[in-house]
Amino acid sequence: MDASGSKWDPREQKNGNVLAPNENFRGESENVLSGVSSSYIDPIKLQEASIALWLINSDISNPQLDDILLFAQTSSFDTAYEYIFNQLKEKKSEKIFEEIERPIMHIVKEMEDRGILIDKKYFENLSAEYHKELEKLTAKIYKMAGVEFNINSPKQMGEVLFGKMGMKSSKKKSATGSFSTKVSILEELEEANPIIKEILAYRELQKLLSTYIDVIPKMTGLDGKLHAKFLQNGTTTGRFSSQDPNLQNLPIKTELGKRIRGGFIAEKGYKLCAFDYSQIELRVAAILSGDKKMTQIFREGKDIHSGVASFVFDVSLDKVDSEMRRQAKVINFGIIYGMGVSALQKNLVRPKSDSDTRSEVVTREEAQKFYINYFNQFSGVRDYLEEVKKFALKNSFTETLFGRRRYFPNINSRIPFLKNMAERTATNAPIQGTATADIIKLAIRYVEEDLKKEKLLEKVHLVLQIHDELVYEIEENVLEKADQIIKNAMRGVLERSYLHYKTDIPLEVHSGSGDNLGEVK
DNA sequence: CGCATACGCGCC
DNA sequence: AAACGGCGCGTTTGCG
Repeated sequence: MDASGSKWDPREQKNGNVLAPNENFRGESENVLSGVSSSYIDPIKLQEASIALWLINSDISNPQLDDILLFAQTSSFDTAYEYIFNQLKEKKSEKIFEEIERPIMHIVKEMEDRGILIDKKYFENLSAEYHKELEKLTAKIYKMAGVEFNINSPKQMGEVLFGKMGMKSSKKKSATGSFSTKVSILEELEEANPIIKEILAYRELQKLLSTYIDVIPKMTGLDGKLHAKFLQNGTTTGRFSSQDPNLQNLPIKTELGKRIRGGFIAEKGYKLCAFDYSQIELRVAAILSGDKKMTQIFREGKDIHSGVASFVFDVSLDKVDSEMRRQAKVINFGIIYGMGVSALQKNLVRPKSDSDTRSEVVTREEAQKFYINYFNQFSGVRDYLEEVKKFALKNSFTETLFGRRRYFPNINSRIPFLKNMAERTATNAPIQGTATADIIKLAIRYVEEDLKKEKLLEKVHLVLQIHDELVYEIEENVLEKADQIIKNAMRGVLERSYLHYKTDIPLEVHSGSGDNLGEVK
């Protein structure tokens, strides 16, 4: 057994003082609010009130005591508690609380308390290696630019590239009078000047070092483990958020970034095991919309992007090439995000030629045609999105499959930008919320229930939650058994839930394990 | 000096 | 000018 029972809890809040469920804490010792009675507040009840308030108004993420009292217009926590739970009932959100949020509160706490083991030596070595490379790149960039400047300053970078070196940007200056130097802009200039390649390499290393490699090892507790916070009420859609540090954005796309994951290791005798829902948002879009073709693709176990491409481009599945699949993928994601034609056009790129790695954008007409064709093929999706928008315009909120609400006060605004934004977020909320809030949170609940039945709670521990993915630390000798239990629980969420929801679209789950996070996928 | 903002970028 | 949803966090910059 470890000594974590008595370990110091380094967690703290940004806004206000969190009343972490801490045995030693007594509410009377400090209180920032004047005139507030100083009696003891049960940390669990406080957390319940925080979650309940957020369910009532998800724009108030992770509310603290002062937010709770302000909302209830009282100085008494007990009064506020009662008021908030009455409101919860009035807003028809008590089911979400009782069935989804309340049952996982203790699991989230255990996940934070357990933390995840860090290989500090690994991070040290990685740091040395990347800093060395960063130094080389710095010297190279200074030499090629003919001037020393702060490469970390976008402003100075813009002046050097587009001023001194006379490069031409496809974009005009921003409102603040500076050129954008983001990656997508720099990539257009990659062959115009060899310095761009070095700058891009510099950017990547600088990001990895300053956000992860040089920071994470310093954040470990006395137990040598990292205790990031996972806020189950941290987002407007119902998702978790993670902070101090954010463990939901660990690099995975590039090789240099992915290596960071090697520093997150399993305890002795354990493996780290990742379980992720495959394409869960698109499956949910198919479920919610009931679209015939999209349902068919999933029911037949086909790749969704290829399947969509075969309908949109009107070719058989085996005639779908990688380019068609790529374009279908763009629009599939666009659907989830409420994308319009112009956004689609911006994202629909294709290679200029086989020998040329650059890409060019499609014309607006092409994007428009593609857009219309997509919605003609998947008319169920089109009609569903239209229905959600109509509902939001009428009621000023939307609901997930399980009834989780999000409100849109700007949905009837006369300011086009605000109205359009509200419409996009309104169509996205039920999909994102059902998939990566309701379903994954129910999965957390049911996995634990099943592990308990099998007396495995001491051998299997949730350590990370990354939206459509759960990472458990599992004792090696029960790996196979736990793997099956967890997968089955995750797959069966919809039927098992209080909705007893039946669908012929399977919720696929993939898993992988290893001695560190780099090995689990 | 601390703080807010702009910009940029990591993930799902 | 404006760009598709949801996050957290780094550095720079300008301000009080």
